Amino acid sequence: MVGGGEPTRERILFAALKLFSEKGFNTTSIADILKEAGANSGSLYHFFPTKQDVLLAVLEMYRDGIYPMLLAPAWEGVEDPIDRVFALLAAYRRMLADTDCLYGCPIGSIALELHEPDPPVREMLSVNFDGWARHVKGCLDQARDRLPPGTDTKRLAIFVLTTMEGGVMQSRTHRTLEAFDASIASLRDYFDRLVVAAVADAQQETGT
Amino acid sequence: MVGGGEPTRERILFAALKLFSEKGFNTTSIADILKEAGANSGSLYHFFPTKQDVLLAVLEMYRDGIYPMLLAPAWEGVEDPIDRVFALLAAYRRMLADTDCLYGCPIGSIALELHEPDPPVREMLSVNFDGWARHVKGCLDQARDRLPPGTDTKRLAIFVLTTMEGGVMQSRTHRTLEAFDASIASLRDYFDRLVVAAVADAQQETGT
DNA sequence: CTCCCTTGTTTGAACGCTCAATCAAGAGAT
DNA sequence: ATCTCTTGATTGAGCGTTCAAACAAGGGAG
Repeated sequence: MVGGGEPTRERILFAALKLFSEKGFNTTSIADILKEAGANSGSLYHFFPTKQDVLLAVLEMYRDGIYPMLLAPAWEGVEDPIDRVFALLAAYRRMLADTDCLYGCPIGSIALELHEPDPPVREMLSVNFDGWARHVKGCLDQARDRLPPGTDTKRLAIFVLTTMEGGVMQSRTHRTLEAFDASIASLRDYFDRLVVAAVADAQQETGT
Repeated sequence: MVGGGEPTRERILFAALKLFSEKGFNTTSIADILKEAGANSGSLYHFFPTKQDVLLAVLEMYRDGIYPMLLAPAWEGVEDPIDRVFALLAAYRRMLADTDCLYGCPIGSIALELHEPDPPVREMLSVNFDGWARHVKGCLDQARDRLPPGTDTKRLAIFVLTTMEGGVMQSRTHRTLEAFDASIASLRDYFDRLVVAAVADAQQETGT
């Protein structure tokens, strides 16, 4: 049960967010949400026309929460932009570790669960992925002078997201952090090589 | 049952494999499978005690089919072990492209759909991931002399799988190949840098 | 202060439908 | 005659959704 002080609509949304993350969308029944939120079906359908609209509202909430609830805490005390990228990945690692590799990224889970062409939901998932990648791209742009000249920071940001999602997927399946750690370590190695190459290029430009 | 078309059990398995890949496990009903396979519910339950056992059998079939149905065709005419890694990724790209980014890797889809602690199924998914990564590791081990000394090929193989799964996930969500291509391009760049570094190390060892 | 009417919210039983799973009966081959 | 496999109607639970009824709070009017 979620706290009873909050208005019903919010209680339902938080309950749904929690359950969708834990059990997925299809396997979470309306009854599950109602029990978790301490509400009745009529209340839910007073605020949301269908179950899908609950999902949409949850995704909106998640989109708006990326910065304040995820990035801000992960980046507290971390100034270096490249370190920030890996601090973000470390935050996901912590989530995995704290839940015995049960849940990693809710967006990823829901993304692969939706197979039907469900335009509004897919759109919302796209927006969530894009927001995440855009924040990472922001870091990379700040570190542009430490990356090889002409580095495609958008492409690299997508690659970071790819590494996170792929690593989470495998770690959840194996119920071990090994795959996630292996992926992040490889990504770190890649970044180290990019930074070294950038330095080498700079030296060459000014004449060794 | 001696001659004639495929036996019922196989028809059911192929139908289930197809539908699980297209629509996912939870959203595929027994009735869907029966219609696709042209069978009756009694027949299905004659061979498989529960729906979950159908899934397990499908995953077994998939595990056994990785080499003959995926790797062998992808590697035909490709001898270089590193090229083979990217030929495999190109095969997935083709699958995505041919289906308008609708389905990529069935294992990944099912892996994120299963949230409950479902030991036998998770075990089978683990085995599938491991088999895939082991084949990639085989390639990398063959190319060991072209990679930096001390390269952890298992870790790198996991990273390749991570890149594939993460890229597929995003491309399916955006219904665009961009994220997949961006991920593979980044991985390619990483490999190029590894190979260059290996050459540099070798030169240094023999004294430039 | 009291009465009525309105507006927004909550209640929980009920509905129609789909689902996974069952079962008794029968077909076909050996 | 036996064993394997098939048929398809049937079961009962659970699903998303609906609905009429109740409730709480407020604002004018008397």
